[in-house]
Amino acid sequence: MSRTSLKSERLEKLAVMLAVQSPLKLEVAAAELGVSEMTVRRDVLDSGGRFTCLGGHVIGAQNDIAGDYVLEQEIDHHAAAKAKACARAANLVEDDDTIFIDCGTTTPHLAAMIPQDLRLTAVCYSLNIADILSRRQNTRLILLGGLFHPEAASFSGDVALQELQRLSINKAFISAGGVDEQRGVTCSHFHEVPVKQAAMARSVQSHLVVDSSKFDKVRPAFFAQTDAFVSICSDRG
Amino acid sequence: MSRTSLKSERLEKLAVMLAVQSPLKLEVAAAELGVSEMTVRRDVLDSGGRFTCLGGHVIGAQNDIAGDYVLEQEIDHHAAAKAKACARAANLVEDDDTIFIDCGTTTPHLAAMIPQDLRLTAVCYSLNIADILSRRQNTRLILLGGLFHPEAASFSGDVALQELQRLSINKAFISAGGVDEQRGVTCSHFHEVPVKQAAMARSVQSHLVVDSSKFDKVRPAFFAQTDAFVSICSDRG
DNA sequence: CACATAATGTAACATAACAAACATTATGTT
DNA sequence: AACATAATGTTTGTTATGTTACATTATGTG
Repeated sequence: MSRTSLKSERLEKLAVMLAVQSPLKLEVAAAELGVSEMTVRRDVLDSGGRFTCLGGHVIGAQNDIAGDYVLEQEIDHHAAAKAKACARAANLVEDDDTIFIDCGTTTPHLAAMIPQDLRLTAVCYSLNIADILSRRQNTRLILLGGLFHPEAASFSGDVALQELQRLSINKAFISAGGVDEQRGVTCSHFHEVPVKQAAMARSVQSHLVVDSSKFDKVRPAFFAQTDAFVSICSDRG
Repeated sequence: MSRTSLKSERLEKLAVMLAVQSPLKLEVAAAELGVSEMTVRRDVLDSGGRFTCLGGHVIGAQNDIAGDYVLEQEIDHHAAAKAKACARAANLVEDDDTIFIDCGTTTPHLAAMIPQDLRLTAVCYSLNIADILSRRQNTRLILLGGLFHPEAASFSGDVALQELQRLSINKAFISAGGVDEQRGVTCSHFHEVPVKQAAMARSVQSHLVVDSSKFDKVRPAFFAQTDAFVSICSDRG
């Protein structure tokens, strides 16, 4: 149907406009798209959660709107543990630190929790972390680029590793999918291994940031022994 | 003052709560923080743009590349022209192309307009473009990393240039702040110059993507002559 | 201890957002 | 061409947001 394509075309345009300016006035969006405000509202309603209308503005989807209730609670439950672990990690960050933040679903909490007034240099290699850090006022952000891996929203490449060699890091905050006393610390994506190892090698201190559900789990990609970390930041002591 | 520290303490809590759930109901935030809604509003107002109140909710700061109002209107006004220019540019993209997309406020339109079914390799060096491209199914994304520049949401660094040397690009889509017959093609940020030039050098074709408001304008950073481009994609022919 | 000042709470009002119902226009089909 | 259906526009009224002003409480100071 050509109508449907018109609608999705408008949603694309909306995405573009929001990338430039968000929140975006409903009135402005309507004028820009050449339709009425009501139509924009209906488009947003039919966007499957990509966008939201709030206070006469359109904003990009946020982290609450995830579909059904069961999963939502599950997510929230893990999120609480992750947030707790990250709160401890965030306490370790000091003024004028150079920090490395790993990718994954845990570390975004950390990136968001670091006090805004701290003056930092922050190194990362994933899109969502970079997004959070880029909004900080007093932070110099360095993103290790390369080939994008959608599974973890992270990048990989040997130039990124080269760049790491030239950086000196105070504290590296590393996440993991599995932590086991004998089998060591593991994750799910092999391309992350060289980056994690290089970051740890370049860092004075390495801190493991994991919620307790990861304990006694083993993932395919091994990258460090547990004693390589100065501390383990978790929801439990 | 202990009062001020209480306020910033609440702002930190807000940040944590928003990391878990956003948008967050003003009513919920007030209850959670043990203060009135009015106080939460005032906190948000005094957060220096970290947070925003919208429709009775608190949301985290969003992208607003164009800080002040004057510029904001400028962007909105030109958005249609930019979209038109980008529509023409998007037509040039073919299956299995390797494309380079420049940073700025114009090129996000292009990134969003490229048909989703095209199989591509896309190279970019700015956060907002990467964000848009990362959502494509059939596209291999390469982000040139480095030091982040908030003004243009772009990255710079010599490793990024090294990475570019190893890539062969079909079509480079370059944007500019000024296009002048005699003075050539110019932009506002000097750190973008080496990247633009390297991308053009590595590309079979270079296309200039600008709306007509840029014609006969001159910006401080020169990076190419007009004849370096195969075509100029603009809202006017 | 009283005073000044800052922070927070409360109430009320103007305004604009949201949703429903209906009117209108476009699209597709026989 | 006429019909059915989908998409969009317009209007309206209820609602609740956001603001203003003022009251109240806390904090710091001489």
